[in-house]
Amino acid sequence: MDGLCLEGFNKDAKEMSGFEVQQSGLGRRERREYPPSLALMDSSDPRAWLAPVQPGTCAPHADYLLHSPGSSVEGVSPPAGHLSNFRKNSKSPVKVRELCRLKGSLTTDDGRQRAPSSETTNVVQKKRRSAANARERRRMHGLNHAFDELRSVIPAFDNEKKLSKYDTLQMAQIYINALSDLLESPGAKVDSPNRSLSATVYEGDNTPRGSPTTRVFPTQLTGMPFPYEDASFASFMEQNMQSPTGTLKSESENSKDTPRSNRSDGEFSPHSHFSDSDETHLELQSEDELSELKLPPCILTR
DNA sequence: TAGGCCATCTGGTCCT
DNA sequence: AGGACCAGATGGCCTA
Repeated sequence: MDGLCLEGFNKDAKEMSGFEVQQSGLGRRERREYPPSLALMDSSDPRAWLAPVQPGTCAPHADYLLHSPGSSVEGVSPPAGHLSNFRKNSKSPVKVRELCRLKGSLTTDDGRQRAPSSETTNVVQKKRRSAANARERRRMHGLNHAFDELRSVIPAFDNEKKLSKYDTLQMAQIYINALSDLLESPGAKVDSPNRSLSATVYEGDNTPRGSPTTRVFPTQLTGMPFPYEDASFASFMEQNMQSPTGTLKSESENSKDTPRSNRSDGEFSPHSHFSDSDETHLELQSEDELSELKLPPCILTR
């Protein structure tokens, strides 16, 4: 019995770490695998762009998932130092053995059905709940891991402070827009479809003047190339990130702008019944508003 | 101390 | 039936 359950458990852990299936909604219903070189070109469905996580990409995380509370093998703690948000005071860690007992609780040792009493029904319900909690915990850990990976590929500031989830999504959106504009801009060329980006830029401002130079600058923190002067993307983001949390833009700076919600989830915003993307669209709909944002030309052309 | 952010629990819904 | 996904509730931690 334990063997069976552990097998299921290990399968879950592998799925979460991306070793066998893609960690996405697509992976659940339709499992496709692409060679890494084709991962971004195989389908018009963006979900299909998700390449399988390379084995070893984040061993500590896979390790963490294997040892996370609720899915942990008895007596094993998560790796020290990884995932700082790991709760040391996790309320109700569910042991693998408990999950196994849960599955087997309505069958006798020889596999026959056992008539459930009200007491065993309660116990079973509790254990089902515990199992569901453990699954939910693992799911959220997977989601957080995805956020960590996203944080690692977008340019960050020098702040030691980790970007919030909301800020991470906003940064990613801006960064993607900037990169796609670079790709569309005249003279832009792509060295490799997946990894590095190179574009023709001009000295000083963005006005064509003299001979164009092709340069790729590593960003300060992430190693992700960005074809602007070293810190200019970070400063551009810093200037233009409309972070209502103030983590990327100070409160005083925010106060100069139109009043916004001080909540990162957008609640109480004038357009709170719209999705974030709808709100963004509404906020940026006029050219006047766009020009007020001091965006570089590549963004303003959108 | 209030507010922001987060992890976790929980019940509901949908899908396989 | 079981699992994934979602959103609301709750409580802890951290910072201004």
